[in-house]
Amino acid sequence: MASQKPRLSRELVLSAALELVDDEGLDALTMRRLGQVLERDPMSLYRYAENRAALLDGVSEMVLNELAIFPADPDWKAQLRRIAHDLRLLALRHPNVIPLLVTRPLSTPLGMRPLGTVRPLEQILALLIDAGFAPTDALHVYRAYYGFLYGHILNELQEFIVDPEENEALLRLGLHRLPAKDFPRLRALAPVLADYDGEAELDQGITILLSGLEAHLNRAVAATP
Amino acid sequence: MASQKPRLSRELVLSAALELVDDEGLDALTMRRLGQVLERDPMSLYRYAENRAALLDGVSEMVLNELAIFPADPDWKAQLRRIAHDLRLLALRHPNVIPLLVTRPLSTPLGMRPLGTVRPLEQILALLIDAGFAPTDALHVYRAYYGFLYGHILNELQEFIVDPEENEALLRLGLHRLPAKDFPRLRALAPVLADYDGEAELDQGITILLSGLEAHLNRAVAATP
DNA sequence: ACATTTGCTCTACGATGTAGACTTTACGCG
DNA sequence: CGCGTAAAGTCTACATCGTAGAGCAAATGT
Repeated sequence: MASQKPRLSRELVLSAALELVDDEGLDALTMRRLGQVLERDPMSLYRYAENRAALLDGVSEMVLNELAIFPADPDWKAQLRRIAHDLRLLALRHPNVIPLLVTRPLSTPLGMRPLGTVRPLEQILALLIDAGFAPTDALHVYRAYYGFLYGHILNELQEFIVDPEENEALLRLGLHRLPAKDFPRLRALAPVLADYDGEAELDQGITILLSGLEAHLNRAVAATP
Repeated sequence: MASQKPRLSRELVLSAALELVDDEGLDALTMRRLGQVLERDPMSLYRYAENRAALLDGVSEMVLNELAIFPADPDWKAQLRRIAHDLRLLALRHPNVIPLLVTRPLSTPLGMRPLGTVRPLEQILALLIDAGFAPTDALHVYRAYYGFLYGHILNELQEFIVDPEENEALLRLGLHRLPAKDFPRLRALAPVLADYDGEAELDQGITILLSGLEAHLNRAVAATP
């Protein structure tokens, strides 16, 4: 017990919160529990986050900050591909935070979100606009890209919730509970479901998406000589 | 006050719950509040849902049941397109339920989800397999399709959270709060952000996706004569 | 050395989910 | 009809949660 209460700070609070969420899930993040982890009175936390909701926002912001984006990269396709893989890894590293990432924007207007969660949007717009997309098109491209990415991540995370101890596919996914009569195809696909390769699937999807987008770009450039 | 306490039932409870969520958001759905709406003691609800989590599951199941799927339709592309638009409308009708739809599967193994929420998966697999896709490919197609769909819905819902009274784009989205220095492109795109046409965007995306998938199908069929 | 800001704690309150024992109502069968 | 059993609904109670408000302690500026 060397630590003699080393003065709190926003970063300290948030990273303790993140650790708690990573280790024990979202529900474990209560003011009291977090206070206990930091060996402080729960009330002290309110210096660093207005309320619990703000704390959650802080956690998602902190996680999103792990994502590096280089808007100046001239090779926008490579950059988008790399970001996609990075975001995927980030999701696998912090699966319990994903619900926050996906859910909180639904109840917060763009302009009121923590800046850190809006920055990726701005940076990707910059990347695309610098690459030659008209601003409006850049926005459409961003939407297609992020939509696909988030969709993929949600898909993939749904398959890693059960402990990997169990390696019978039917059991691991709990598929044996489904009435065989009503869900024949699903049950038949158990083995395929079980060895889902998220990375490969993401990469293929990105390839298709990027080639589609590039075609779009070339068409646009050709139209405005 | 004609209603003389007409005997509870699961459907009654769930639809009251759904109404509450639609009208006042997820947080308004507490056992006590729901009991009050139904003019019953909160404890009576436990006859029809094991706990609050199960009640949430029931609500998402009920919402997903509004989605009609015809797995026997020979025109699988038309069917997938229609489902996509239907799901979008469903999301706009029940925006407060979407967090549930997206989030709960992340903490529930496939086989333990309410049957109603797994059925769409089974039915779309049926649709695709009957259309000629190999089961494994059907699964991949499903993932691409649903991933895209959910991604789009999340994207679109993020832009309807503010009251449509306000029609200055900068204000409506709260963009004026973003430092102009750090978010130039985003702010410049305010008007474009403001008149986002979700239906058109979805339809274009679906078109692209479907043509890609069809190409895939033709290739596969050609390979196995 | 003192005043003032800042960090932190204590106490308290209302709201929530739900366990367990109870009462009331509905229903089948003689 | 009546009566016993099961189902539906209620009551009370408790642990836990977020957070308001008043106060105490430590750091900081002058």
